[in-house]
Amino acid sequence: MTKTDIAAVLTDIGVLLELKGENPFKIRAYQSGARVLESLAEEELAQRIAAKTLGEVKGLGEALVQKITELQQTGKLEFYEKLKASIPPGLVEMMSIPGVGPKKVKALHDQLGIDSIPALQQACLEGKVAALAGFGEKTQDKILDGIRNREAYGKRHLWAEAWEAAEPILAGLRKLPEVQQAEACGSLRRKMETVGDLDFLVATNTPAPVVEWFISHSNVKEVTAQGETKVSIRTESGIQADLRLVPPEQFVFALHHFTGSKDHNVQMRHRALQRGLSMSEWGLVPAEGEGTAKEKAALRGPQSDITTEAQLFQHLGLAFVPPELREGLGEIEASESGTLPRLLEASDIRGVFHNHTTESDGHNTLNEMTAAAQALGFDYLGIADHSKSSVQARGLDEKRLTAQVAAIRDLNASGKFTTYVFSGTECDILPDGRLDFADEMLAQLDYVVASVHSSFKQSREDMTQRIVRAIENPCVTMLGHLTGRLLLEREGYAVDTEKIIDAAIANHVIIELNANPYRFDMDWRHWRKAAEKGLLCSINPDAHRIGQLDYFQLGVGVARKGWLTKEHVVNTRSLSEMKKYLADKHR
DNA sequence: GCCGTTTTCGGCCCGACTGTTTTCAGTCG
Repeated sequence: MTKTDIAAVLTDIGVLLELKGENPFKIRAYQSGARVLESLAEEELAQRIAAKTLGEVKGLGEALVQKITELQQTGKLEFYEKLKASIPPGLVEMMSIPGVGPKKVKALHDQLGIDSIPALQQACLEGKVAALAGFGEKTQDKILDGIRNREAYGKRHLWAEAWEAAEPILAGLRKLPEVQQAEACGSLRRKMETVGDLDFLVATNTPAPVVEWFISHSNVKEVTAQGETKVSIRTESGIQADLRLVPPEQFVFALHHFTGSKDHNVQMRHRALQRGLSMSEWGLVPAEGEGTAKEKAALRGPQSDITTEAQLFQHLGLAFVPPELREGLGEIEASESGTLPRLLEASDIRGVFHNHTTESDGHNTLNEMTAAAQALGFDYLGIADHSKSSVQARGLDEKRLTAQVAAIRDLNASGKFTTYVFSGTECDILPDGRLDFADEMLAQLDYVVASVHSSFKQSREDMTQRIVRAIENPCVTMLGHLTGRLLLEREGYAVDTEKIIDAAIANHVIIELNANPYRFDMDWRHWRKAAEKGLLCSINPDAHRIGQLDYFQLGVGVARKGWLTKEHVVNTRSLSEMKKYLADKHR
């Protein structure tokens, strides 16, 4: 079993223990064990198990080490199998209903014998649920509503879609005279590839009119919670949005708190406690003594010495951690030791490869794409239309591609644009790993993006071998969308990412970070280690129309999440450096 | 179940809101 599989089992055990009504701290131990495991390298896990040093990892004690070892060596865990068998599978599913947690599920199961969502719906309709102690009419109605809208409410949203919904709300909040500062927090600010709900934060001394504006916003379908410091709504499109209102002097603490992630916050609070401080959205206050952090923050008055996130980190002996890195994956350690990377910026990008024109399935011509690239200030633009096997995308054959090479050469010679155009191809990797064009054809091009567009169902081994074979072809410059995933729509094909990364490094092949918001592929979670090993990244918009060239900005956000710096990304290089790189590579 | 310059027991991050209670448990983030 891989570490990801094992971590999934540990997480599942946590859920099942919750349903059993187990000690919450034991549950947390499984959850944090899963997280810790995910953060280990695959080889490190195997090495530590072999050397019996897994227990030295913080968060993994005797019991977890035993269970992880059993899973890694046998692929099974008796404890887990027994636990699973003792709990009806429908109970876990019931927890996906908003407002229904482990305690309510347990009560419903123990007292009414309910073990599935349909049974729960039936019991609600018969009024049996409202009659239970601790339940009532409102709870029953909320459960029914939650079941009816389960799909829409449980859905995550692409980052780009979430931003589209958030942007006008944020702009509206910032225009209100009562609002001193406003920010969108949460996974949106951390640039996660998908976003569950929107978290807005405002600094204000007069919350009432701000709340009024927020709940009367034209897109609001219903108000799901309303208090003095927090309001929740659901928009017409089904996105949930929370608004938090805090006094201006607490804005920075709340900003950090609601940006998260949860893991990052847990580590930060732990660090604060080591320094005798209690940290919350209300402030940073001495941990000892009576009263909550909120009360102490109020007693102490405005904490004017901390007004920015940088100062907040500094107060805990840390350098500022950019929001994209706050995932609890080692950013605090790096911040403490002064080894945080200087992250890539959108302004570092000098040009983009992997773009399509009307020759294949793009919507704009070569001229239009080049004009748009010039308008964006790019020094160069790479054209990479599909190859002949991608019939559905009107892929180019040798004749049309040769004509395109000539057209691009003429365009560059014409002096019509200051943006230089590189001619390339997005060449299909055939099922056996050969490329769609012969080497003689590929040698006519400035560069080659190799991508998989067919036979997605191959085994992990076959797919890995197929891609490695393509990488070993000296004509290949970079690998396109590594897994072929479409976020929230289609899982990527099975592939051994670490092997692909190693092969790419060994053969001096770049891996693209496809910046299409449905792809963001290769996933940000792989980039940090891959780049440390020497992998070069290219941020590619995969633009099929001029407006999509702008996707490179989304790609920069993802690259930042992957700890990438300017040096790790090939298309931060100048035109002359880029020409030299391609010439050297394909000499 | 994990952890320890509070070290082998007794803690474990913290707060808001809702609904059902009448002082709080459950859920959520």
